[in-house]
Amino acid sequence: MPDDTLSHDLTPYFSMFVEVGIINQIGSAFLEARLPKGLLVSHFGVTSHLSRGFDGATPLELARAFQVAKTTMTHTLGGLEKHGFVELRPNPDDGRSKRVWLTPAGREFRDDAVRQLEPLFQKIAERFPPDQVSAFLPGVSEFRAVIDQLRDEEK
Amino acid sequence: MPDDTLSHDLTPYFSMFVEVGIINQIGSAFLEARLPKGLLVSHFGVTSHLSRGFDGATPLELARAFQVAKTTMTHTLGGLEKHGFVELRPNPDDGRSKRVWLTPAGREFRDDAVRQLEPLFQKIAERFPPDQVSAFLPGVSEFRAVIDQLRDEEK
DNA sequence: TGTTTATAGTGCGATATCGTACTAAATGGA
DNA sequence: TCCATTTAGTACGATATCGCACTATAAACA
Repeated sequence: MPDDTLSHDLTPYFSMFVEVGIINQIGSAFLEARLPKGLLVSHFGVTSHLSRGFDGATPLELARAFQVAKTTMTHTLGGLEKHGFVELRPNPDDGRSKRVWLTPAGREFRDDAVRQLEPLFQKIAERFPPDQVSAFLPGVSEFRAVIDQLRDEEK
Repeated sequence: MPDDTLSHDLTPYFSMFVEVGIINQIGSAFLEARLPKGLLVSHFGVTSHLSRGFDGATPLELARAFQVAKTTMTHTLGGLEKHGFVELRPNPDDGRSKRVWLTPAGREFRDDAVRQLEPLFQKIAERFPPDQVSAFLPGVSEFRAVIDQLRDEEK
């Protein structure tokens, strides 16, 4: 009997998803409390993603990156546009599509938010140093990559 | 200069929260796709929590456990009650409060959902074995505990 | 004991997110 | 080239979540 037909103890997956759910809630609350009124984690997430080498991404690419419905991304981008943080221009490669570009104001919004978080992260660092996070981060990333792949396969 | 005044590289925290956000989205989608129509991750989360030794918790305790607003928990419990999955009874120890009790139907809903997830988790196990999750899970839990504590201290 | 303050739960309005359905453009095949 | 199918984005309605305000009860305390 080959290894991969052995039954596994699946409880670690349950525990992992539970922990992740709580960390996500806490992290979102931390961030949102430090954003200007009316701006949300989703807005920060998009500007941050664009600023990290994905400027000019399409709305659909952004929706996939964050694993949200494309209608949700339309809504989020609308908010960012209203604040002047992104510009949507036609996609020259595809008439159905658009490309999202970060404005200077958008970059500033993102950088400000990062700065606002730093004191909190310093506090975390006193109790849970960053290299301890670095120790398990590759594993967590790999896990994310695997389930990301599986999700795509589920169509 | 003592260690804890040294400046740290905080990027692992950012990366961690980003990964956690995506894992949470994917995990929620996985679960929700396997729940009966009209029932959500929040409903599963509460029944699962109750069944794991917290039966009789108060709504506020549940809101804190999941880090959601107490009005959100009121809403979630309303849905569970409508489906007959929980019962809310007065809290004999506190006239302002209630206690939430899982019904047999609620326990079955939870167990069914777990069963529906098993094939998927087996698939994950083929590509990312559970003991690899177990390897970093304690670190992740500890991280969660630390930020949980910090959140409480933020008032 | 009476009064002030804090806490548990809910009603309500605002909005973020999602699923469905639609339009327009691209793609693939006859 | 024409038509069927797929894909990108959006409009719309449903609902999950949140913040604020309110009521009832408990706790603190003069």
